[in-house]
Amino acid sequence: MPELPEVETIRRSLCQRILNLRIEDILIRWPGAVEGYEGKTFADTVKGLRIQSIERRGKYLLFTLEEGWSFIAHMRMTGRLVYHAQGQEPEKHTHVVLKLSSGEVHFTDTRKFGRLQLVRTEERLKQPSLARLGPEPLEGGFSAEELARRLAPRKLAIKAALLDQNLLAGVGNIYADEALFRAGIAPERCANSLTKEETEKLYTAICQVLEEGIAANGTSFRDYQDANGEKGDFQKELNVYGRGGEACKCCGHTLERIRLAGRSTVFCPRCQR
DNA sequence: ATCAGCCCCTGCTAGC
DNA sequence: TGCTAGCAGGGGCTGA
Repeated sequence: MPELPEVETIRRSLCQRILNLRIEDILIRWPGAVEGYEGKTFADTVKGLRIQSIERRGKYLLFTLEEGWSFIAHMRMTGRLVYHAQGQEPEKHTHVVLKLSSGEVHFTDTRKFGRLQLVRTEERLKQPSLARLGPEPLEGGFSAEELARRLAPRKLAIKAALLDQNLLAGVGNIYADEALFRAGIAPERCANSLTKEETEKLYTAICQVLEEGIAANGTSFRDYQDANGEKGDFQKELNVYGRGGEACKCCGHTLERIRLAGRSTVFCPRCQR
């Protein structure tokens, strides 16, 4: 389940491999994986174009191609973009193969939620999903004050608020649980009930877990791997995610697992208030 | 405007 | 052993 740190790790590993390479051919093995244009038009359009840059916005990857074209890629839960040497046999769930002037990139997604969208570069930020996105937590526009301002009108649970990509871009289930644990805030707390001090703690915790996640090349809980097929290391640092029923690393109390906003949520009822 | 709940998918696991 | 039901989850959509 790639969140901001995993998508950033994929971006960096892809940049090392495929920047400035030319797309010589594209093989669409499952048409549902591509959006924007019908399969043949999609393929004909991108054939021959160089990949000029790869940027990230929230959990989206933005590939800038030549001649004003772009890919918008989202991994959703089980999506992977992996670089291989030329002629690598696609896996069962490899839906798109980008054959490049050197090597190839396989877009593989077991649960078929991920998408590769072809858009005009000048249109890409106007796509509803991207246009609505909240601020990047690790960039200048975000601060404890901005977080407080955005939480103020919201009555939903703070955990649900953190998962809302329009409030804040890039945080998913793993890093939301971890940030709330570090901030000592119970996930069911109403978003607008946080004190100034708690909001500051939460802001710091969000930045910390994301930065540490990036430094560890992401969290490999089940499917995640980067463009080189490497797994991340942040799962070793997890305090709560996936640890329901186990002992809190801080106080020893049994970690509680509940369902919140349709997501499994783990927290320490003693450390988080 | 806000928010809960459903839906998309497949693989894994628990239970019979 | 072999089956099925339930669960996992990001984000778009719907309806309240």
